[in-house]
Amino acid sequence: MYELLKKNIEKTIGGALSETDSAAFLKLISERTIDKKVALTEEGNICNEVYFLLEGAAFSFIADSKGNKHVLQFALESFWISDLYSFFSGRKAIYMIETLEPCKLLVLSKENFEIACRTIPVFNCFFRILIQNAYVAQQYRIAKSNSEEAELRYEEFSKQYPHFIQRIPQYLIASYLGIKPQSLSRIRKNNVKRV
Amino acid sequence: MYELLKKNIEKTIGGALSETDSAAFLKLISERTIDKKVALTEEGNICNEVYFLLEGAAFSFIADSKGNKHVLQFALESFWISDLYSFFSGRKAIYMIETLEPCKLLVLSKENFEIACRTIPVFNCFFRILIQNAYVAQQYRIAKSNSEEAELRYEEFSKQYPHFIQRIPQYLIASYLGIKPQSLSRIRKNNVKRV
DNA sequence: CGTCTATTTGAATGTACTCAAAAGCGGTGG
DNA sequence: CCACCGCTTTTGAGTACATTCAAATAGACG
Repeated sequence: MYELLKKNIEKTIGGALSETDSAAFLKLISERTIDKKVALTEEGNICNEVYFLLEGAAFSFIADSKGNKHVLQFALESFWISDLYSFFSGRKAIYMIETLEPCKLLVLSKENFEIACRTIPVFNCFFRILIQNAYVAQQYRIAKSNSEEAELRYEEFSKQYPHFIQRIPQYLIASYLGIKPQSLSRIRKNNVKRV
Repeated sequence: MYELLKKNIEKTIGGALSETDSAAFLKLISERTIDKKVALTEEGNICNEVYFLLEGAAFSFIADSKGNKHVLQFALESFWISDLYSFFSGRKAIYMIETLEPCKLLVLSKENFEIACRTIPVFNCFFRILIQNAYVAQQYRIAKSNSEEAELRYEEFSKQYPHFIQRIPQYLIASYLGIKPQSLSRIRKNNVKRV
């Protein structure tokens, strides 16, 4: 079993993962190695995989009517990432996922996801909690983006995800925060002065 | 069985609900009638109930450091509403829920939620889909709020939720959209002119 | 009717945006 | 190894949208 994955699961379910369950799940996932700047999913296709990052960095985004990209999620080692809209609904993907660095990742197909949920009770539980947490985190993000100014949002972001700041280009962080790269640059400039 | 609830469940799971399951679930929920402008949950308490609205209207919000309220969700008949952060994590509520009209609602306690998930498979499935959908909708909201201007967001909102426009005070809709009531008033004024 | 709350309107301000250009940085090929 | 190219970040100036502060109007409710 992948140590990183095991830790992630045990942390999420708040308990130990048995050897049996571990082995059963292992049969359902596969490993994949990908270059940087490669699209894991394409807009318009159906996304029927979820990914767990063992190494590297990736992000998901949506393109608006004017062709601008808007970042939804970043992922580093030990993060799950997918277009859950497409994955769950079976409809065409509206989000895209792209690698930022060369990645080693685990792939769980929708088919195997459903097998896991059905045949390994602890995984049914695991995925429910995973999405519950994601939901809650997202709600918090909405609340913040409606209440705080960009500067505060950036400060919070950099406190909460210091690793992101170091490995992810600034223009993508700006997009995640809902501002333009120029604006983020100015915010950073002001912060440095003040410190 | 409550007709509204039955429809909601069947629509969500995409199939019929058996009499047995229906009856089993019915035992786990209770009905409650509440006046308007009453808090269903209080910040700081633990929220261990989810609500299904049979009648009336309610909304959830979070208060920021300056005491401003920021709306997260509206609910009318046939909507589920709760502070899922607190409900799932068991930690103190950071959101509050308040009624806008006199409400008749169904209450599912956390205890009974877990019983339902454990003993009625279809409800395990139902709640998973419910939160999946909520997650996906939220993600879309984030993408929109980062990409579109307030005017467009309001237009989309009023198309998607025409009932909300009619029954929910404007200052709360403004808050949901992440703008001030004055700004929404001006946006509406411009729209009228243009039509 | 009077009070309280919500909405509208005006004027001044501020934050983030656009457009434009320069500087910085990394990778590639000569 | 350095020159060049493309991409990212920074900086400047002017603009646009939403905010703040303030006050007037409109609605709801007892």
